[in-house]
Amino acid sequence: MSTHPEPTVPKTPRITKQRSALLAVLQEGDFRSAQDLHAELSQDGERVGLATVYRNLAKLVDSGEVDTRMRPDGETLYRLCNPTHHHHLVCRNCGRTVEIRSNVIEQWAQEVTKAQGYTAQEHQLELTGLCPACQSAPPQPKRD
Amino acid sequence: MSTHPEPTVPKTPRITKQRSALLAVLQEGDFRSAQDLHAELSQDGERVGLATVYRNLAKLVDSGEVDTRMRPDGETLYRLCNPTHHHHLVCRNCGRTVEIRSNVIEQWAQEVTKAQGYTAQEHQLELTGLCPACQSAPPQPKRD
DNA sequence: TGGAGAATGAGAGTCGTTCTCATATAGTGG
DNA sequence: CCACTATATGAGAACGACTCTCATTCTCCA
Repeated sequence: MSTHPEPTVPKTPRITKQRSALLAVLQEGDFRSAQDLHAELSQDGERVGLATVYRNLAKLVDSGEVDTRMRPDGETLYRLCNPTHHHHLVCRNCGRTVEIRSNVIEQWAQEVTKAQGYTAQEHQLELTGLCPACQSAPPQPKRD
Repeated sequence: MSTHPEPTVPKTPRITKQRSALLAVLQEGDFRSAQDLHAELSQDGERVGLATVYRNLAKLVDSGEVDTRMRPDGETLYRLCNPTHHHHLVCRNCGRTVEIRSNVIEQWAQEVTKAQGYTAQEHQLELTGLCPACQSAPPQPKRD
């Protein structure tokens, strides 16, 4: 919308109660939606507007402190950036998640990208399947 | 919502002009949003409601005839199921896309999944980077 | 302590997607 | 070939996630 050379990050970022509260909730570690985070803040007695949650999350994502992932229904999930890059193996029935780390992928991604002349490579990979527990259970018609 | 034993797929699926038109447009092969598909249909002189496009896409996805992918902004893209599984390397500046095929990934995914006891493995991988043309150009546009 | 400008909150607005329901239509039995 | 019934459709309302606006509050620094 704006054609201004307006910097996304202001000159002097400020520490506010709201941002601290949001970061505190984020510390818990799971991937959660902005709406969920907002709900948790309210539950904790913190009065933080939804817009503020979104704004701060956007800034945190922008500065690389927070990671995002997307649910099949389009809702965005946020989580504090894990120090070590990894991927997820998610059970499509119950949602149970296993973290996957492999430099096989990292190297492969780097090579392939380079081979095409692309730089600044990033990638997002998600594995889905049925976890051991759900293989015997009936395939529930679920959301996600 | 309904507590009826109502099947998602009705007893007798019917072939309608609208569905045929949608399938025809889908034949073109690219990943496109429902809105785009609807626009193309209108442009072709086909009078198909937006809701109908969504409904038919949902059915096609359900029956496995159509594949989906998601843009960072949450919009869903649809495409006829490709016979050959592959991934994409997308320029995050101009959107230029290269198809990537590699059994390195396929095998790795299979192994990792199996090692965790998961079955029915699927995965989604997207590589992003800056294409050769955009590496010298200013990182202008956003919004994907 | 005072001031400048960043941050916030409440609510309106945007946009993709789904739902509702009256109407049109495909496919079947007569 | 026609009537009938369940399915499909269209238009618009509704919905949910997310963003924007703008008046007000608050942080930080001198």
